[in-house]
Amino acid sequence: MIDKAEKMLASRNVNPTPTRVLVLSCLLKDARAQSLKDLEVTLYNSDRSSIFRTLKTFEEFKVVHSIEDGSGRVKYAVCEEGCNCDPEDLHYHFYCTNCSITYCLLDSPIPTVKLPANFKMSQANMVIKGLCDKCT
Amino acid sequence: MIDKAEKMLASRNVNPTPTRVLVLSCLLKDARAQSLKDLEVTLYNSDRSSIFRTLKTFEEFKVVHSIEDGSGRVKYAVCEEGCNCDPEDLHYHFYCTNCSITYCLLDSPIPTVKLPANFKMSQANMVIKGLCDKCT
DNA sequence: TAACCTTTGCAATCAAGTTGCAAAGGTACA
DNA sequence: TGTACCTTTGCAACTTGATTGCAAAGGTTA
Ligand SMILES: [Mn+2]
Ligand SMILES: [Mn+2]
Ligand SMILES: [Zn+2]
Ligand SMILES: [Zn+2]
Repeated sequence: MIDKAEKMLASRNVNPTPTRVLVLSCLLKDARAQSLKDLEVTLYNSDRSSIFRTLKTFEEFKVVHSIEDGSGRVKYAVCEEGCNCDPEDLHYHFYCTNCSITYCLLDSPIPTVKLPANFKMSQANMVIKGLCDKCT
Repeated sequence: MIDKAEKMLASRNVNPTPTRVLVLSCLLKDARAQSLKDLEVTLYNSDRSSIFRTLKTFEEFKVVHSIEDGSGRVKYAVCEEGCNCDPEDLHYHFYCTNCSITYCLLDSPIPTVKLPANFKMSQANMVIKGLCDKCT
């Protein structure tokens, strides 16, 4: 995972500092989207603000995308190869109201929604809520 | 608006106290979704916590629905007649990243998304972001 | 009037996110 | 090797939206 993380950072032109490699490895390790708090717990040797700034950097360089799932904690998930976070790269997310896990539904790209005249879409945050397979 | 508010509260079995009628009138008056802070400013004679609890009550009784638009402030908009906030009653929302206004796209019901096996949907929060007509 | 339930105002608290600042690391070059 | 310079990190403080405990105010009923 360390290896994959380093390669990914290189391909996105992000300086691969130890903290960054750790955070990205952590995100790569688990399929689920993780919050700042989640990462803080796992990477207890790193400071919250460092992880926070790392995530901001990752977002800026399209290493990860963020999901506002309504839990009160923004979650982060690794972007797919070639993702540019443009509308055509986006997908739905699923938030389990029981276990609070947020999943990327990579097989469900978001559709084109008809907007009122002169409205321009540039991003989206699509979250479906309910119970996941483990909680049904 | 006061009249409409009172009728709506009656139809949803919510005790029409002065504060509640005021809050609902305020929400009915403007098409845009409003945050607790927005309402606090308009209804400067009412206390924040009273407005807050009013909104919670409204949500519980399907008088309003809430939208997490990623602005850090939950917005509230009046439910349509007959709305039960079930998946088939939901619609997309549009958040303008320039003026921070959130619009209900009432003409855009949300589609059925294919979920992984044994995932059950019960709610959704779908937000499209970009520039509204005034900000384009 | 007394008992009782609901609603409201006020102050305090919580939690997530964010920032200023100085120390630590690294690199380039005289 | 020493110094200037830029980046990254840790720590502590702060900001802000949301939420809650509690007592006072309103209303209803017996
Ligand atoms: Mn995702
Ligand atoms: Mn709406
Ligand atoms: Zn679950
Ligand atoms: Zn706008």
